[in-house]
Amino acid sequence: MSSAAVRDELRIGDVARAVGTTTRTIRYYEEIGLLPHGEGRERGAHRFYTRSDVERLREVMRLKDALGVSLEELKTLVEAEDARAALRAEWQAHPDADRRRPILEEALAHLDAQLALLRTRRKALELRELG
Amino acid sequence: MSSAAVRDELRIGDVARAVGTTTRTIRYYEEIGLLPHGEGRERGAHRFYTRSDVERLREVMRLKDALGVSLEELKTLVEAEDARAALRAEWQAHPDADRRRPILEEALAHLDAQLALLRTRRKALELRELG
DNA sequence: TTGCTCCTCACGTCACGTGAGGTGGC
DNA sequence: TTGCTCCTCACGTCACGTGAGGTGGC
Repeated sequence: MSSAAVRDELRIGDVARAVGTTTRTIRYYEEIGLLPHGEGRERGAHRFYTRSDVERLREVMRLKDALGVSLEELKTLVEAEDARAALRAEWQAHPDADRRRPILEEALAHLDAQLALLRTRRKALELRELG
Repeated sequence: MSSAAVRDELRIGDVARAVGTTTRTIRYYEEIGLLPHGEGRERGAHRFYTRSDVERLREVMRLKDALGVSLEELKTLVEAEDARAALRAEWQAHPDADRRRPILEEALAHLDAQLALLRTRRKALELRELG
């Protein structure tokens, strides 16, 4: 067993095979900012991934297929999702109502943005359905 | 009511709206030979369509979405389908077994080609599913 | 006549595919 | 050392989108 496998560090080819796509697609998603850039990787060095990276990519691709959304829209959707997760953590860390209120408001703003995008998308899908 | 409507001659915009696509897409499909070129249309003249053209386009788009196949593959699939329909008509016109045999053999060849493509396609879909 | 839809180039775009040429870890 | 997978350009491709500039039918 390789040391990479021991450290649960998958290589790009492993990830591609695991989610049923190509290495090019994964690099492209990283390039446009849909996947994280792998902080601190030296130029030319190999990319490494964890199992949770695989889960995340799988989820991203599932969303893409289900919604038929562009990668740019998908990106804003995923970013809003991440922002909400961060706010949720912050919320947990602050039991006092005064500090919770602004956190809640920001989270709701993200939700609104997501819902707006999804509503637009649903309308488009309904139009095709009726067509 | 327009004279075109009276003659059941739809214009490209009507067709696009009816099937939920754009005029550009319809022209593109014609360009690559996925839709017929409208025999005898003068250069620069308007394209006209019938309701059966709309049905055909709708079916083509349904197949494309369902199979997730490239337009080139879709084209061969549709062409084989048309060839089989023509052979079916020929079969009906010839009740004698001697003339029917070669017709049947040709039709089966088309079917084989279609099935081969669909099997390849299914394997690809299964791989994604397992991924 | 005014609008609208249509026409044909032709270049742009999105989401990757596909080599070329080279480096790095089992 | 040999293979395999990885890396970065960078150009190609597929399926259209998007003007530009012009013509044609209610």
